Amino acid sequence: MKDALEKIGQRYSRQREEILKLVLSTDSHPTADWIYEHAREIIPNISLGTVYRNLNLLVDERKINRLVMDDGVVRYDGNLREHHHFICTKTGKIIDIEQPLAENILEEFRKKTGLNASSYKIEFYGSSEQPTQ
Amino acid sequence: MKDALEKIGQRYSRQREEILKLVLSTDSHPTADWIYEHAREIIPNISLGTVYRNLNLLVDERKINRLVMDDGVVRYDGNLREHHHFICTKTGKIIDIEQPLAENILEEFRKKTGLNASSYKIEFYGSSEQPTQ
DNA sequence: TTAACTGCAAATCCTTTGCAAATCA
DNA sequence: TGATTTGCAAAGGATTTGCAGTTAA
Repeated sequence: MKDALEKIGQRYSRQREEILKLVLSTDSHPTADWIYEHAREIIPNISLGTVYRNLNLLVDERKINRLVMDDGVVRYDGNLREHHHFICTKTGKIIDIEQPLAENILEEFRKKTGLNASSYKIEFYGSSEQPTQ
Repeated sequence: MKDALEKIGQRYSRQREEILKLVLSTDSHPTADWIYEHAREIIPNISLGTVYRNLNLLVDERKINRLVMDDGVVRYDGNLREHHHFICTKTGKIIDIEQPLAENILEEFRKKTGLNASSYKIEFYGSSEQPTQ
């Protein structure tokens, strides 16, 4: 498994490997605290500081993404493919949307505003629950 | 001016009026601290707690909007018209974009994903500075 | 061997809260 | 007058940091 990890940081650490594995293992967009609690099941004396330091490093080296939600909660996302998010307004659940949408929006933006946007982000909100029938 | 304010909260307060005026007076998407510093120029003994309490009230009563930026900084926006944001990746400056863009994106979203989104948010990123000529 | 990394605890930053005093209605 | 709002200071929650010990290379 050490070999499957491309080089991250200056050298290998078990803590870093475990933290990355955890973020990659789920599509639940976990918080630092969730990652800490789960990492502790495998490395019981891992510290929260180490979790934060490694999450920052993994974000800096673009192995994972940091999301800041509208409620201020910070979450981490192991899905590096380009995608949008659907945020359920009832449960807070975040669903990855990998379908391409509004494909020429950057061009439309530049044309209409004259500003030079190079990237964009779209979030959708609504209820993911089916109405009772 | 007391009359120009629709009813906000249970009763009038000078602190609340000043805080709302400040947020409405600028398109700079100020932080709580900026609002505090500027409110102090008019009401020198206003407290930061009062600023936070009133900003929360104004957001709850939909007189202003709260923005949470990707760097975690919380900002306030007095522009209640529907608009997008362009965030300059060099200066951090946030520019309101009032042009309609991707107008049928919700329909496209529902059609492609089957999920029932009722709203969405788009942010654009890039440099707002002109290349030197 | 030694620089990177860790655990721990303290520090920091931003925001909220409890309380007694002030104030709007 | 009485309930809302305030100023102040303390508390809270999330994240960062300093440091001495540990570990990968």
